[in-house]
Order: sequence, then structure tokens, then C-alpha cells
Amino acid sequence: MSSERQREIMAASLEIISAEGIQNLTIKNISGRIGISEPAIYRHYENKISILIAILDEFRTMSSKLFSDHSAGDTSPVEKLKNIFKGLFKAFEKNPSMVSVIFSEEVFRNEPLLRQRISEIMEHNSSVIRTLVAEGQKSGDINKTIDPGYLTIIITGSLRMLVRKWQEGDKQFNQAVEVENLFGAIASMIAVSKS
Amino acid sequence: MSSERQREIMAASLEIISAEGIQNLTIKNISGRIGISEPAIYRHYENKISILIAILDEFRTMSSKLFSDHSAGDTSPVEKLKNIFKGLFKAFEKNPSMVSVIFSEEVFRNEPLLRQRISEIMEHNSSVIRTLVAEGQKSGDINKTIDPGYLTIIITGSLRMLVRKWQEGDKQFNQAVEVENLFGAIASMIAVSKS
Amino acid sequence: MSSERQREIMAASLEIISAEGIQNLTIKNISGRIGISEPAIYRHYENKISILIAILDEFRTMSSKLFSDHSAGDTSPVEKLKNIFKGLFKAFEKNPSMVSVIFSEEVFRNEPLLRQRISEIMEHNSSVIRTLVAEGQKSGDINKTIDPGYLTIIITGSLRMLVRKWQEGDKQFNQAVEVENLFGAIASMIAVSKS
Amino acid sequence: MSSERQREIMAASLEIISAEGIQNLTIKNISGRIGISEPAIYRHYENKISILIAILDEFRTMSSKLFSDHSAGDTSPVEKLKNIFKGLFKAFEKNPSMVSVIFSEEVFRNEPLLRQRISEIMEHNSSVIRTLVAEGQKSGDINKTIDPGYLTIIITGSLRMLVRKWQEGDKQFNQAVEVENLFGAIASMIAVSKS
DNA sequence: GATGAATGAGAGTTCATTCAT
DNA sequence: GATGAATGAACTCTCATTCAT
Repeated sequence: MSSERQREIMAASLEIISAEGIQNLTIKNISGRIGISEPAIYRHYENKISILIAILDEFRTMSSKLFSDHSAGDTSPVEKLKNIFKGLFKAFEKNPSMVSVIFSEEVFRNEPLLRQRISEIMEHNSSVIRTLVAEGQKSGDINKTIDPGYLTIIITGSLRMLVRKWQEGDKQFNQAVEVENLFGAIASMIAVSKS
Repeated sequence: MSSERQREIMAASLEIISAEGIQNLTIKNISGRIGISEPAIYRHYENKISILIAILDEFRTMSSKLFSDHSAGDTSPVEKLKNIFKGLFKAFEKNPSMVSVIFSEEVFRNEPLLRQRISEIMEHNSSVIRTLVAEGQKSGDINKTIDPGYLTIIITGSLRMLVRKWQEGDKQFNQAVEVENLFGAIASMIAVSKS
Repeated sequence: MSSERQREIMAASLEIISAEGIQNLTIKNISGRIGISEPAIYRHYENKISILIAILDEFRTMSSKLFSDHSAGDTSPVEKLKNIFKGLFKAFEKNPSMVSVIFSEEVFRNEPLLRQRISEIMEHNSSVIRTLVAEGQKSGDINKTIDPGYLTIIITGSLRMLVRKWQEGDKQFNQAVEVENLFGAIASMIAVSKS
Repeated sequence: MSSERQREIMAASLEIISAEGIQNLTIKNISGRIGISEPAIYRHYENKISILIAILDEFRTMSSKLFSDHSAGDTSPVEKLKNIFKGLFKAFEKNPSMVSVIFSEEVFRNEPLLRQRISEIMEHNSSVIRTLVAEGQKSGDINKTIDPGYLTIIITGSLRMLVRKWQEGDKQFNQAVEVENLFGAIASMIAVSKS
């Protein structure tokens, strides 16, 4: 679907977002990084917003795939949640600039198309988690007394906060271990007490 | 400390951030909203960044006061956490634009002074929560098996996610109830199981 | 004639010109240096140009006094010229910012009042020198074959170049010696060869 | 090396400097004179300083060529000096705005890049003159008793003063004759007295 | 596909000066 | 005498985008 040049443009954009912040994502910077002229960009994308839409769409595809992949199989819902967590973090590690995009909602505020895309992604991911939570409560793995809606907020919020901390600390900490630990903490909290 | 005009500029800025997004926070917009000329702004603030710093500093004062107020007293640590949650939300309700500022980290990325301020606020708030968590574990109110660091991530992350949802949904939901419920969920999860 | 404040303003202006260049001579800088408000300046001078006019007028008085002082007496014309040179340099040393003013013609170009003042000063000084040269030629101290007009250009140009070099080198060299030497060179060149 | 537009911009800048003074050299004025928009300038020069640097660099090239051209050949050093004088004045006559640039040191004071360029040009020209003076003294054409350093100051200073006078008088006098005469005066002063 | 040149709109900021107090 | 507040005009520079080639 995307031409080579389009992928190049998306990659350059992500690099810029990651290295210099989304505020520095200008057509000039993108074209400069690729080594083409500014107008050349417009041969491949209608305008700047389209580039970001393309990036978000790719992120959507990736994250959607990740969520459905890991929510399938016959492991327990809790195990599935953990795998989603880990998968997501692995994806961020491979493409750290994605994090900046996801956290740039405020920047996109006046761009309905971008805003909507981000909402959709969040919504979709949330719903997968909510489903897994419900499943877990049904199967008796997750404490039934907790409202699944709030539990979803807690889980997604925790995950997001960890991502933020990772990003803030210049991506230095061993995220595999941290995810495992954070998830372990959540798991132990929501597990049915076996006394 | 702040002159009347300075407060007016801060208010106008917050209104703009809230209504049109931080991207539209321009000197022209600020001065236009107040009804003065653009250069007049510079009589009261050295530059645009200083305005944002002033706003963040006010937020810091407010939130710091809120956190220390509610972390005092002789109620249980869990109760204190709940009060902090509720107080914070009340503050946001009173000044909804503050939320936009807090979530604009990505926009401030290249402004060390702003970045630092936000970090400080977050760090301080986190540390208060961590202390309360530790207290709660010591007193036997909070489950000792959960690592206090991760628990803090979970609590702050959940809170943040709720704020985000509130903002996204155009601040329509009854946040008092939502906070109560979300916190109830967390509380039940971290409570020592009394079986 | 000048009030204390006026002198203070002139002094501050000269300090700024000397330290930061005439481009940085702003009402804000002047008032800041004195420790008064900007409008206060306008109580003492009609506008910025008036300040510079006052400075130039003072320079005119000083330099005019210096030229007439040294061109009197019963020493030889050449000796008088030397004393003028030395006196001028001594004045610059005492008030180095005057040099910047004198060399700022280009900046004053669009200010007829300033331009004229500078011209007058130069013209007057030139004419004194021309007179002394003529005297010297009459008395037989200076070679008669050289045109007094060109000789004046040579003398004033040399002096100016030395001032420039002094200024460029951050006023470090021993100007007393340099003036003496430069003038010695000129003197030997224009002296009537006594062979 | 310079594109047509770049040369056009340089020319317009020089015209402005010459006609309205360097203080009126604004991007708006430059673009207005050429008949393009202000931002268009930035396609051709990074910023305003770059334009001035380009101008100074061209002046450097021109003057350096002139100095080396005339300091070669088998005429006497004094003759060479004269030719340099005449060539320089011819260049100024062809491009009178160059004079304004050269005399704008005070304006450039806070621009290290420009300051340095001017210094380099002056330094280079001085050194060529100093060399010729030394040669002339060696060959017996110039009086050996005069220190070559001071003699260089005298020669360059005189030249500069003549340029200034020419500029001040609105470039009206016959500079060819004036240069010839001034140089004649200098030449007679430094010639070895043949008595 | 790509480029050089250009542009309208707008950004933040500075400056000399004025005016009511 | 002095000040706080304000302003019109100007300045340099950036940005997304367009168009002829």
C-alpha cells in the first residue's frame, strides 16, 4: 500500500519525533533527513497531516495485530494480558518514536482526523483488555468484586505510566523486567485470594 | 506576588489552552483575549515561556498544598490517598485548563525549564503517594506483598487515565462519583484480604 | 548647563556604547543602568537623539578646548601638533567610549543633527591642524613642498588609524609611547631635511 | 558560486546601504527593492548576517586580488603602492556602497563573524603595504629611518581619510587626481632626500 | 518523480515614545 | 521628578504549501 518513498518519509518523521520532538516535525526537517526537496514530500503525501495519519494507521495495524494475536490461544486471560503488555513494550522498544506519537494527543488536538485515530486505537485496545478482564472474572482467575471498567482503567493507566517513565528516563531501564514486575503486581492484586 | 495583569494573562492563557489547545497559545491570542496590545504582554512577562512557567508554578503550589494537606491528619493512609484523589479532581474541575497544561509534556519537550517543572511536580506527587503506600503497608491497611514502587505507578497511572478520560469526554461525567468508584476499586485490590 | 541626572544619563550612555556598542544603546539599557524607569529619561532629554547630541556637544567642547589650548603658547608648531595628539589620546584614555561615538558616523547617517555635529568637530580639528601646518611651513619647520591640505589629511588620518588600532586591540597598548613614536615618524617625514 | 538571485540580493543590499545607510538594511527593504517577498530572501541566504558576510567576502576577494596584482611586476615599490591606492579608489568608485560596508565596523561590533571578516581584510591589506614599505626601504627608495610599522599606519590612515572625505562630500571630487596628489605628498615625504 | 523559487500568514520580540497618575 | 502601563511600528525568521519547469 505504502510506496518505498512513503515508508521513507514515515521513518524520517518518526526519527524526528523521537529525536527532536513532534514540534520539530516540519516538512523541511523531513525532506532534509531523507535528502530530497520539500515539494517532493507532497508527491507522496497530500500534506503534513496525512503523514501523521499514515503513521497512526500503521501503529493501529501493529497494535491491533498484537492485541488480537495475544488475546487468542488457550492460555489464561491473565497470561494473555501479560503477553499483550510485553508485546507492546517490545514494539515500543523496536520503534521508540511511536511512544512520542501516542503521547502527542495535546499537539493533535486541533486535528480531528488525528484525534479520532488516536481515540480509536485507545478505544480498541481498551476493549480488548476489558474483554479479557471479563473473561478472567468469568473463569474465576480475576476477582469478581472489581468492576471490569475500572479495572481496565487501572490496567491501561498503569501500563501507560510505565511507558512514560521509560521514556522520561531516556529508555534506559530494562523494560522486560519492569513490565514483568509491574504486571506481577497487578496480577497479584486482582487474583482471587486463595485462602 | 503576581500582579493583577499577570493573573489576567495567566487566566487568558489557561482559557486559550483549554479552548483551543496549547498550539494556539500565542502572544497575539493572549493579548487579544485580554484586550491589550501584544507588546503589553512583555511588560508583565519576560517572554512566552515565562507565562507557562508561572502557570506551572501556580499549579505546583496548588498541588503541593493539596498533597500535604490531605496527607496530614489522623485518618488511615488509604483514606488519605482517597482524599488526595478527590481534591485533585476538584481542583481540575475548578480549573480544567490545568489538565491541558499537565498533559502537554510533549509540547514542552524542547523547553528544559518547563520540562523540569513538570518533572518536579510529578516527582513530588509520586513521592507523597509512595510514602502513604508505605505507611499503609506498615499499619497493615495495605497488602504488604505488593512492591510500593509499582503500587505507586499503578495508583498514579490510574488517576491519570481517569483524568484523561474525563477530558476526552469533554468533562461531562460526574467525576466525584467516578473518582470514588475508581478509588474504591483500587482500595479493594490493595486491601489486606480479611478471610 | 546639564543637570546631574543629565550627566548621569550621558555617562550611562557612554558606558553602554563603550561596553556593548552603539547598537545596544537603547532607552531601556540606559534607564536600567542608572536604575530609573524608561519614561524618566524623557524628563531629562527630549528623545534619544538629544542624548547623543549632548554627548557630541560635550566632546566638541572638550576637543575644541584641547585644540586651542595646545595650539597656543610659544612652542614650535610641530611641538604643538604633538601636544594635541598626546592630549587627544589622553582624553580618549580617560573616556574610552568617546572613541566609539566618534567612529559611529555610519550609525548616525540618517540623523542630520548628529551627522552635522560630527562634521563640525572634524572640520574644526582639521582646520586647527591645517593652520599649524601652514605656520610650520612658514617658520621653516615643516617642508614647504608638501601641500598643507594633503598633509592635514595625512596627519589626521594617521591619528585616526592609531586610535582605531588602539580600540581594536582592546586599548591595551601603551598609547603614550605609540603616539610619541607615530608622531615622531610623521615629524621626521615632514621635517625640513637639514643636510 | 553565487546564484543570480544571490547577486541580486547583494546588489540590492549594497544599494540600500549606500542610499539609506546600513541601519536601513532590512529584509523588507531588500526584498521590496528586488520585488520579491521577504521569505524569498531566506531561500538564498540563511539570514541577514549571511548576506553581509557574502558582501564582505566579495570585497575581500576583490581587494585581495587588487593588492596582489599591483604588488607584483617589476616597478618600484613606491609605484606599486600608488597603483594599489589608485586601484582601490577605482573599485570604490565602481561600487561606492562598499565604502559604507567598510566603515560600518561599529555597526557590526556585536557580530563576531562580520567583525572578524573586516579585521582580516584590514590585516591583509596592511601586511601587503608593510611588505612593500620594507622592500622600498631595502631598495633605497624609501627613507630607512622611518619605522615601517608606523609608516604603514600613516599610509593606510591617509588612504582611509581620503576615502572618508570623498564619501562625506558625496563622492563629488575627482578622486583620481586627489589620490594622485595625496600619494604624491606621501611619496615626497618618504622619499630618500637626494640632496 | 523531483526541484528551485516563491509566498501568505503568522510567530515572538524589541524599540522609542506617550500618558495618566 | 518619576513610574507603570501601554502602544504602533518594525524586525527577523519559520512554516506549510504551490507552481512552473
